[in-house]
Amino acid sequence: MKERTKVKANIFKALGHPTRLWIVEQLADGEKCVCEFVEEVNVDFSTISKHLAVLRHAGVVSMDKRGKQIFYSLKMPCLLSSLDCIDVVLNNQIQHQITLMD
Amino acid sequence: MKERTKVKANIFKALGHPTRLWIVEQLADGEKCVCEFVEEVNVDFSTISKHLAVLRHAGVVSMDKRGKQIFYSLKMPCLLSSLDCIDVVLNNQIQHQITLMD
DNA sequence: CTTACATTTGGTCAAATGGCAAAATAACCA
DNA sequence: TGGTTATTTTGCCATTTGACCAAATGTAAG
Repeated sequence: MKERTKVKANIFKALGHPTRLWIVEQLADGEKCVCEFVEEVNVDFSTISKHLAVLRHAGVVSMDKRGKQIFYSLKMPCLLSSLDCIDVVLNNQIQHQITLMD
Repeated sequence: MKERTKVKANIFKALGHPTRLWIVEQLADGEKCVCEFVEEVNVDFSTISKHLAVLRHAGVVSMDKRGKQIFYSLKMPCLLSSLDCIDVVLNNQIQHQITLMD
C-alpha cells in the first residue's frame, strides 16, 4: 500500500463528516471566521473547533489569526470540483429513478 | 444542514480509508473481480468484502455477479479527477518544502 | 454433494464524536 | 498596569461507530 494513498485517504476521511463538509462548502467563497460557523450550526463551539482541527491536520484548510478572531480558508480549492462532479452524478441518479417510475 | 451534504459526506467517508481508496484506484482502468483484490492485499477476505460493501452503499461502486465471481466497477468515475487534483496539491506542497530547504 | 468464490454475522479492540469545563490568547478599558 | 471580556482551543469523559479476524452462511458450477 503506497504512502501517498494513505495521505489521500486521510483527506477524504476529513471530508467524510456532514459538519466538516458543510464547513468546506462554506469556504468556497473565501475565508471565514470561526464565529460565523458557530452562529449557523447548533453545536458547541468546541465541536466546531475540533472539526476545524481535523480539516487542518489533513491539510484541507489553513488558519490565519487576526486580532481576536481566527479565519479559515481552503487550501485545496480543487476539491470543490469534486463536489460538483458528485452533484452531477447524484442528479443523474435521481433523474434515473424518476424515469423508472414513469 | 442539507440532506445533500450528508449524502456527499458519506461518499467521502467511504473513500476515507486506505484500503478502500486503493480499491477505487484499482478500478480506474475498469472492472475487477473481488478475487483480484484479495490476492494483492494481506488482510482477511472478509475485510475486503466489508470494504466493498461500504463503497457499494455509498454509491461509489456497483457489483455485477457473473458465474461464481463478482465484478466491481466505478459508478462515479469523475472521482478519479479529484484524486488527480489532490495529487497536484500534494506535489506542490512537497516542492514547496524542498524550496524551503534550499 | 463437493468445491470455489463472496458475503454476513459475532465478538473484541481501537478510534471518532460531542458536550462541558477549564485554559490560552488577544483586545479593551479604567 | 491590572482586570475584564471575547474568541478559540484543549482535556476529560461517556457513547457511538468502525476495523479486523474467525466462523458460519449463501450461491453457482462441476
